[in-house]
Amino acid sequence: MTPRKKQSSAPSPHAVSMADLARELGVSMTTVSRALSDHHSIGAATKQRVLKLAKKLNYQPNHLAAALRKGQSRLLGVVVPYIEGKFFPSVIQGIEQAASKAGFSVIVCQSHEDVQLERRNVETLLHAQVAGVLVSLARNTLEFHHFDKVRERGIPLVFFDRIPASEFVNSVVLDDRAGGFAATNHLLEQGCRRVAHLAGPQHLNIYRQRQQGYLDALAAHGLEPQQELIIYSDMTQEEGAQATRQLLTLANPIDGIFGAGDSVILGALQTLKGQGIRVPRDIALAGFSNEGFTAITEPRLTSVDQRCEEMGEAAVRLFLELAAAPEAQFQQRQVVLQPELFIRESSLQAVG
Amino acid sequence: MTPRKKQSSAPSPHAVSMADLARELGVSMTTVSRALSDHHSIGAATKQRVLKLAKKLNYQPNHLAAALRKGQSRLLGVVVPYIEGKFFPSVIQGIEQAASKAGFSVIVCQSHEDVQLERRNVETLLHAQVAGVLVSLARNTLEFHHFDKVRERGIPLVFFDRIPASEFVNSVVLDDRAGGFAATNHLLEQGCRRVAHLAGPQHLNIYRQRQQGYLDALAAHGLEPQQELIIYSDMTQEEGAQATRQLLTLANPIDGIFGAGDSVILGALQTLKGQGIRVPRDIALAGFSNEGFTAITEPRLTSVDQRCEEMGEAAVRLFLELAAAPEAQFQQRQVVLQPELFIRESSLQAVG
DNA sequence: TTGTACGCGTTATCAG
DNA sequence: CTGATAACGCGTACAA
Repeated sequence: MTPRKKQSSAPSPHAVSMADLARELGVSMTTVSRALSDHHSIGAATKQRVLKLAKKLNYQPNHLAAALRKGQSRLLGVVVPYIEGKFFPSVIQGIEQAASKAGFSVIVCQSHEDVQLERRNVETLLHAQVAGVLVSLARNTLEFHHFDKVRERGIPLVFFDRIPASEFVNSVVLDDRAGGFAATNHLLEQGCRRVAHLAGPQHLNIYRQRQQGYLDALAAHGLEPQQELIIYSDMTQEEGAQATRQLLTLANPIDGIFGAGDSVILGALQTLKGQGIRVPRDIALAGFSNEGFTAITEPRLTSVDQRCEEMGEAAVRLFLELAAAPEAQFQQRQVVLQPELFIRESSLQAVG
Repeated sequence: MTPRKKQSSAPSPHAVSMADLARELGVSMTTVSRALSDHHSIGAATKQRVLKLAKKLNYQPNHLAAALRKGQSRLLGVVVPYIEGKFFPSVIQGIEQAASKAGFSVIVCQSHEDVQLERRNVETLLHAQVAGVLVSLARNTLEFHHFDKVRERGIPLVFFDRIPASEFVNSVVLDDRAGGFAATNHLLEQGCRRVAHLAGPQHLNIYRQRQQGYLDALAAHGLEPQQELIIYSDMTQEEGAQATRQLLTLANPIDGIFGAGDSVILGALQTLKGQGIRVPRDIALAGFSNEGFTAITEPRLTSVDQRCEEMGEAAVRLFLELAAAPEAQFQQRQVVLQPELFIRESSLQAVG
């Protein structure tokens, strides 16, 4: 009815702005802004007055407005394939902590292993005006044009774990090759002579590297790699079971399996037990990811830990560096973390 | 060097705004705005021209500015205790899908079971100017003043799963009591006569309800509840093991255990197997949450499924209703979902 | 149907 | 050290 009528002292129901503080104190908005952002040229007394009133009126800064003005928000966008299991939640945990320390909030989107959704996620994040984008690729992402927009806008872009194949990007990865080596080497040191490998999709860097580590270990022990011992799949539990059945038909029997994931090894374990084959005595097992369930199975599963939290932290650190030096983002910068092998009963040959 | 010099036609490197489109087309910003938001009073021809140029110049709407203008963003804030395990990821999945359908993006924050962090999360979300807040409480949240600010700002607030004890709030919950009943009743029907209960912290609604369901089932079978059969803990695997050891010392032996969570039952299972007690023949087991690992253990664990995705969807629906009718948010509105019992070997008495 | 002008809450620039 | 003023990009009464 009387839209223009100035409410004298009753604060507007939603939100109290810098203007309100300024009016109340009889100073300018500039002064208020400076007091709140701890600018150097501000009287100590004035500053205190402002801060006090701000607390009293429960002033909440409108970050949207600040972001609009500065063309930069304090939001960090993260795109991951999924958040089930142990790996991604833990990485996100690392991201959140490091981001929070630097004053950033985190938005998480899931691509559900679908490029289409990944594309939309990137759009969403750009719409939200994020200050940076952290991505782990969907399984079927083979083309990367949807990330061009991010770069074009000058927004720092960091890939982690699953990174583009042959692109000039900034990234944080685990030394998957070293992990594959450690696991396979361990099996060989336990006395295995014919170790099979349940490999993942080879267009993903991580699975290529894990296989490479497997091959390295064989070579280090003077063994020839054999076609029939390497089985490719999407590494589900089901596929692990199937692959294992296939391996059991070989004339020359195997005595160890290194899987590029834990689920695939879980499938293997269940199949072996179902057939009365003893683990690790007959066939020893080692997986990758150190999932929670590796400590539940019987026997418990040996697995490679991926330093999840560290990866998240490293990704944020890299983002912060890129944000500080905008022109640096066209460089290729790669952080490599060292994995750690967790040895459990599935791979330990009884002593004596 | 020449900061004020107007670049004639070269678009500014970052972002192309409505003003750019308007200038290029020789129309006003209003027209552009209307064309883009599909306003009714806009010439079809003009609209096409605008849309075409927008696509050509790769115009990206600045949602921040829109949000600032309208005092409302299209962001939905979610606070959960953690994202490990199955439950919360699945709920979030449900939230994301429903939110996306309604044109909202989702920010997820973890409280890590810490009220302090939960408080900060709420602040963060308010700073991000979210349009709504969806919360599942931290384990040690006993006071709820940090949510007052949300209400004061007129932002829809929906609790799910772990909700405040005696507060007038809008919420989505599972019928935990029915779940507790179903699981316990099933054990009793399988022939158990002395069923113990591994209970959770009673200040959390969900665990109170599950215990209530346990008691209901006992009563339905004409059994008296007994103090010594109910053991309270935080329901970790470790505590499940410990509680089980304690139960095994009872003079009058038990023949079944219903746990308010799956981890606690996992601990029980391992302890029982370690002591050579057969499951389910000697003692039958049933848990709650239908975690992934319930299908891995030997025997596999009977458990109550929580309809995670549905819960997420329901929470978003409730949010949308509140957003549509702002005055309704002080009502108490509760959506209750029905659980489903997944029966596996841990509770099945061999026939004959 | 289209255009003008203002304000959302903040910060940067410049002048005092 | 402080204040006035102009943006940031968008939506919307109001006028044409």
